[in-house]
Amino acid sequence: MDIDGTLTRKEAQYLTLVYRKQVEDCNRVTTTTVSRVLKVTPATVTESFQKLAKKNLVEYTPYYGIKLTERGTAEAQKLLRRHRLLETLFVKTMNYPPKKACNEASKIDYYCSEALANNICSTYNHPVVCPCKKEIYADYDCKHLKNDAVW
Amino acid sequence: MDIDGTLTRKEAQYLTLVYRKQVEDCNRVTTTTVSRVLKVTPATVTESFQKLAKKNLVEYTPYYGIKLTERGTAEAQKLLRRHRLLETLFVKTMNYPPKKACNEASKIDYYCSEALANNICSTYNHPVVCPCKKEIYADYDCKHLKNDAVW
DNA sequence: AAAAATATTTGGTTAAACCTAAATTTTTTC
DNA sequence: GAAAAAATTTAGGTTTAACCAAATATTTTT
Repeated sequence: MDIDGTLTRKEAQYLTLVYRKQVEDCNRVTTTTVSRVLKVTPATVTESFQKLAKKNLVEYTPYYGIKLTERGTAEAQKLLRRHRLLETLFVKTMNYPPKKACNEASKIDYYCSEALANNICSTYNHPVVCPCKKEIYADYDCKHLKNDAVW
Repeated sequence: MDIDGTLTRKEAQYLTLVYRKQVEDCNRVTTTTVSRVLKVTPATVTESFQKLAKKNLVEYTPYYGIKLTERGTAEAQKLLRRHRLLETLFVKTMNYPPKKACNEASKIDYYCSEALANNICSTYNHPVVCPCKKEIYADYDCKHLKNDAVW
């Protein structure tokens, strides 16, 4: 309905999965691949791709494939940034092993606000990688502007 | 359907609201009160009370009122414990003001695991109150047993 | 080019969370 | 204590998300 509306949790999950496979792992993203990872039928994946396309996050050509748009890429990076900053928080404050930190982060990353992510980021001096060494995408506002999210 | 099934996010919200009004504030909980706080119609509140009753979390007598069961009380305390431990984490690590910490915690508390709550609890030496001085309900396992959630 | 594999479309289901309007029960007021 | 007002519940919806199976369409392999 709303062309550029916000993402649901599942849509966010599909989007970041596509991003990681496509951009970080340089693999082709097929309907079947995604359906196996998320344990849903291929039909469900197709439906999800269509929804992401309607929101201008991917370009979707039936039978051919899916490609992230600029907005889709930015959105995925934002989501992964939040995830990886949460991992960082858990490791730094409570000595979580990276894998456990990742599991915990996965449960809440979608619900975590940008402001919280930025505050974690500032607190730990804008880390460039998460505990498992994956990139934490820089956020201009967080790095360069005064962080007044807290006060 | 499932009599003792898990809570949805909204159900958790209704339950903790009832708990706070009834147990912490010693107020009578009416359909209208809840409907005003959550900005839904009274009919929706009734429906929610019925669902909580089906899951044995409250005793619900139509037109008369609602009363938390032992299970309902325990469940509400668990949820509030998680919320307040998250608040604690944000204040201790990032110097959040309590009110902001509360807002952030509200977004994620339902999705946060028991294990994470326990780890925060252990890390900060089992605090008995949250930053806004509300009770953090004790958890026997967390306080007395060796905490092996991390390793 | 036929068969096999992959992907999409069609036409559903289920569950959560809400609503309005009508009916019921309780409470208030005269 | 009966009538009116207020509160609550019931009945009968809607919407949206997320899934599915079966049929159809397309692409790839043999």
